[in-house]
Amino acid sequence: MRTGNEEVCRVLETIADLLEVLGGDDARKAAAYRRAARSVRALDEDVADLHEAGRLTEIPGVGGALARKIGELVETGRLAYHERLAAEVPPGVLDLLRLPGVGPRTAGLLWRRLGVEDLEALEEAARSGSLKKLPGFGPKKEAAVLEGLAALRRRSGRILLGEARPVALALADLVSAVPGVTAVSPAGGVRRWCETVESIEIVAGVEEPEGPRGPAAGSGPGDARGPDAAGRAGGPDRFVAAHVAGALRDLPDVAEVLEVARDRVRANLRSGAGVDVRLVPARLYAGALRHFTGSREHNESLQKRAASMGLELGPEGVLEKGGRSRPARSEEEFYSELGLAYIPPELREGRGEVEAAAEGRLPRLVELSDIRGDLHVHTDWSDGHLSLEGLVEAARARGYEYVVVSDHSRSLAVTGGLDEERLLAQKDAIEEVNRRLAEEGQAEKDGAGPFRLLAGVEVDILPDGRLDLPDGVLAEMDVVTASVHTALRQPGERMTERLVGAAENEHVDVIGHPTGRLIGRREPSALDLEGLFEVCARTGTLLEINASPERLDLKDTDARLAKEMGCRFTVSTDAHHARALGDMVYGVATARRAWLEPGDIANTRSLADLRRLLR
DNA sequence: GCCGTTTTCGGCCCGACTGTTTTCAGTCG
Repeated sequence: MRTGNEEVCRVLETIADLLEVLGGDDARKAAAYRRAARSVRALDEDVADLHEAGRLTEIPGVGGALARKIGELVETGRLAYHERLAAEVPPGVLDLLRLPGVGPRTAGLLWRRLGVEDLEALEEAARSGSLKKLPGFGPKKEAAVLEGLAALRRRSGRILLGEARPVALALADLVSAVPGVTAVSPAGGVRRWCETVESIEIVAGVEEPEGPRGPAAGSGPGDARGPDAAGRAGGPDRFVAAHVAGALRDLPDVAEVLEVARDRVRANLRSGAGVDVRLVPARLYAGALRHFTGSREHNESLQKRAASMGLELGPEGVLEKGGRSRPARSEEEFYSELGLAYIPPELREGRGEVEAAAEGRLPRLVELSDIRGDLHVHTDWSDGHLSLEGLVEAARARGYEYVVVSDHSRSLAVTGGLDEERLLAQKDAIEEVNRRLAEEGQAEKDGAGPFRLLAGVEVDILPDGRLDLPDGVLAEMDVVTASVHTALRQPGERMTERLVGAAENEHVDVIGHPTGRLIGRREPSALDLEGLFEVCARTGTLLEINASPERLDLKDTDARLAKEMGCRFTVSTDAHHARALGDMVYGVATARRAWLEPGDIANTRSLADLRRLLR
């Protein structure tokens, strides 16, 4: 299997970390590795294809030496230089970097001066007081380390949806190729689009065995019966396998598929997450998929509902009456038998959806196809990798009618943020692109409506609450998103004032990634969210649901509360390269989990309607 | 380690915050 772009990025970044942990070397060398990793991540082409074509050095930040190393990685799946460096540092030292406030230099210091080789040793050092004696350390850092360790423990074992979902889909693909498999789907948290999941679950339906041979029953935990016992105990009504690996091994052609699946999981998941593949007789597929999709709370609600109707929910997820099972042919049929409207997976959390389905007041959830444009995208005018023209091409390929160019403002110097002058120059450039698009459109007389770039900006909300650009300039822009990027740890009162102040500014249309969280890595800012929602509902300022799977900010439950308080939303990707425009699915899923309908979301509107709303 | 040229080496997207210092190093965005 060829080494993918993401794997190359990870190795380059690890090398950068190792170089800095080891110290001594020029820090700029590490920076060069990081820069190359960023470039590779922004690529739309396969790095392996570029290598074959001898075009690796066309990647910004990749010269001769890095091209050779990437080539070695792509061809052999390993990199000797990486392995040499890794051998010099205990593997647990890199884990220290997962703590906020601990960078590679600190990790190196902890290791060399205190002999700290992993997170446990660091905790020991903090508790024993030896940490404080290190130069540059004091009581506050000691407390921060302990808090960081506690936070890490709280979320250990969970994987980001953005990481889990692609792997789940690839696994489902593999399983679907197994002879006899009639249907496959991810289940569990992945199917509900939970922001993080504990494990990846796949449910597959298999043609039922003829006679005593064929797919054997499973023997994993949860189903200790052997094949014969299963046959006698319940025959076709029982799971082929409640725990999957066992049954998979027994099916013809499956061992090989499983091996590939394991490889794929190993290559793509940073943490050792559990993967469950569940094979069930084809006729029980719908019931099993339903059973393994809903949260415990959702399934308990269904159980109660069934009981109130004199029905029982059997262990296979089918309804039973008087011991007679009635397997549903589809999930729709299952819910219908309970007198319920079909409940989409994203709502199956036990948050009132069963009651709503019974009363016919489930929302008409927003869908990806409702989205007509992306309102938050970066270009190479600041820290994005897309040119204006490249953005147009990528957005049209997704069927969008418009996209808002919203680069950073000047105070975010690291991103090359735009000052007043450059922002207005960019606006001219955007108008030029639009003029050309209009001419082309007329020349081609194509049926598709005209595509438009809109001129926007992601203006920074400064630590003192002021905006990073004067009102006069903001008034010139089509869409103004205001976001916090610095001093995210101010006290809640101060943070709330900053955001409320921005929401009250008449030129601000959207509050970008309102809480500033990075899932699993950075806690949301201390913030009076309800206070902010009140102001947004009153002023009509839109709240962003940032679709990046690392943010999903606002998150589902917060967005649902905001909707109840009368707020409207945008769902946007914050993309910095073309591929990230595809993150829209995660934003839409989060909006669905928040019970949002198309009317709640500004970028489901036509351009004319959007302009009316913003005015 | 890259890049651009000054064609063979010197500069490399910047600035603020934090906790620790009393002049700064590291982290972060």
